[in-house]
Amino acid sequence: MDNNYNNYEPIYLQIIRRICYQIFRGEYKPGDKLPSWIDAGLAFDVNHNTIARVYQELALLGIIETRRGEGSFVTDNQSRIDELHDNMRDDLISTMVMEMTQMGYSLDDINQAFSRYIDSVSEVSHY
Amino acid sequence: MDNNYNNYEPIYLQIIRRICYQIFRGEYKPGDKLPSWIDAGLAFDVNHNTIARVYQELALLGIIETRRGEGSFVTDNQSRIDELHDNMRDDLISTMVMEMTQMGYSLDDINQAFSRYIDSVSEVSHY
Amino acid sequence: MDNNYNNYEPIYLQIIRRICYQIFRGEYKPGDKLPSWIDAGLAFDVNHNTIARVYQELALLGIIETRRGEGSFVTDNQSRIDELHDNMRDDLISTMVMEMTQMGYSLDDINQAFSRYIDSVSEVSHY
Amino acid sequence: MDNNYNNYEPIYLQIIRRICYQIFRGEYKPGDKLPSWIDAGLAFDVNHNTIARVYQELALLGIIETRRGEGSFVTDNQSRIDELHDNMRDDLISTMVMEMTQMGYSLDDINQAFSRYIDSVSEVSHY
DNA sequence: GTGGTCTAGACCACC
DNA sequence: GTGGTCTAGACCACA
Repeated sequence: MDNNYNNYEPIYLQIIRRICYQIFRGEYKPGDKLPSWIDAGLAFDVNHNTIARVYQELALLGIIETRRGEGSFVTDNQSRIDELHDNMRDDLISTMVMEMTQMGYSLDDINQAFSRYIDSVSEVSHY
Repeated sequence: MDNNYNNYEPIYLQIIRRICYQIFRGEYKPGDKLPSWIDAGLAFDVNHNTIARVYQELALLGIIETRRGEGSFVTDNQSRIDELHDNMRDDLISTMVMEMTQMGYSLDDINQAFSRYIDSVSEVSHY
Repeated sequence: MDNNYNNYEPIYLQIIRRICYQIFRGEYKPGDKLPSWIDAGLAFDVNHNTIARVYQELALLGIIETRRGEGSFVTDNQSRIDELHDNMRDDLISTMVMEMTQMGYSLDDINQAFSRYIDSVSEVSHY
Repeated sequence: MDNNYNNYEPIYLQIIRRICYQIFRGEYKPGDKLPSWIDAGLAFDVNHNTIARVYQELALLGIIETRRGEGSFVTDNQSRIDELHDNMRDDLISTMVMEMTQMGYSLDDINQAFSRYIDSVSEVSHY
């Protein structure tokens, strides 16, 4: 696992996002048990208390459930996962568009810049 | 001016971005004098020391110049402004795409989601 | 049976209360045999060791008796049951009043709020 | 300040309630600055990190606002305070009634027991 | 000086 | 062995 953390954002938020993404990508499926605090701490190279906070917030988001003495588990509620997935996606897009609008770009400008970027990335991935 | 600051990002960074955007949008033109620390502090509803830090970082970015005893001025170097403008735009797009990729979306998915969003926003703005 | 447990209180305490209430309500009568650890574990959807602890504490309260090799039985001592019943009732009331007092409510306030609540519930139950 | 903590409930929850009650009682008024982590830690006789958690949850409840580098303040939103006050009061009452119902008491029984309790307390306070 | 994060380590309750 | 709380102390970013 790649444990390079961005300095401008608290580590626990970065870990939260990573775990969400793992769930979104299906690496953890509904009902799966997550690693214990200790194990996750080792895997993410942080103190177990940091994991405690991460799991607490993930439980608050409703994407995991935590059962005393048993462990933490991905929620069985697939629709909650999908909802979060969609929300995060939409947030990313709308935030980007909003920022670019405030920068002075028109929707057309944004569209073009985005298409150019997608094209350039697609090309690369063809090799 | 809307002075609601996001809690998860240092205020000074948020102000830096706002001022950059004002310059990008042409509200401040090359050579224009920026408000004093005091005035900007009032306008942004923050301590003037925070503005001091903001101006310092903006100077470091090369988008403003601070002259002792005179004040702070938008750089005359339009190409530097354009360069920053482009960098910020590209960062926004590439960050968004990278995040969505990690969420498990393919380039196609991203493209579609983006198009849908642009369409929905365009519609609204027609009324 | 409704097996949703409150996260802020140990499950075994919640089960203890439920079983006490069943006895108070007469669903289990003095002398009745309680389900085995295994069966109760299935019914309450918890590990049978948790039931073991529950029965142990209930025995300590004197509301059940556990006889090795035979099982657990509701006490024959009806007055002990009544005593517990009264104690729990009084605890509930006095705790509530104490908390509300600390919130700044006078006895009159509490009385009114309580009456309003009882009235609103009574109305509903008439339909 | 009385710093006897109940063993059956996490200290931070007990402190949360105490501070809420102080606000409800008007000891802290809207806009008032709360003590710093350090000072509150000394006052409540706990580590400052425990206070950090307390303030975080109070902020989440919307009853206080926390400003980086400045401090924590009681919300200006009096209606939010009132709302919480009412909710907590109603929760106390409805929980009590619900529990007593599950114990097998009728609404009438509850009403009588409550009246008796109020009467006994009122008498005492007359001396 | 304030809030915010993180660590290291301890102890406990629960399962 | 797991989650949950708490401590003590450190460092940083912010105002």
